[in-house]
Amino acid sequence: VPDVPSEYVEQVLDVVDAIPAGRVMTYGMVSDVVRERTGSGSARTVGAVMAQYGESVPWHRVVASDGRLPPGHEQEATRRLTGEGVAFRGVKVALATARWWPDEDAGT
DNA sequence: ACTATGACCAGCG
DNA sequence: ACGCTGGCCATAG
Repeated sequence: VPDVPSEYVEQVLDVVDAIPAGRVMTYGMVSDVVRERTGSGSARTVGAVMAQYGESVPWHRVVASDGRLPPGHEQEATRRLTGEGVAFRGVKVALATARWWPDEDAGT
């Protein structure tokens, strides 16, 4: 971990850290939320940040837009998500039920 | 300043 | 469902 992460990195980690157990967000969704706050970034950039600093947050709760898990960490991610009760459809996460958006915290 | 490289994504065949 | 293409934008050399 670098001495002083850029503001962007902090924002990304902050959003990921807020994802509740048993739910997931896609890189694109995280990107959108962070973009609202910092005005910059993209899904791809979020992926780059996760690859570097993901170890400090629940990285397994961030998946690709089609439910695929992060390359090289499929096994570990599947194990953790399954343990949290996330539903799968084959090797992919069942996004229809697991997808989470920060607004859900506000009310139902 | 420029080029190359990604834990991405939507569109198209 | 699968592979390719073009767009995306911060990082690294």
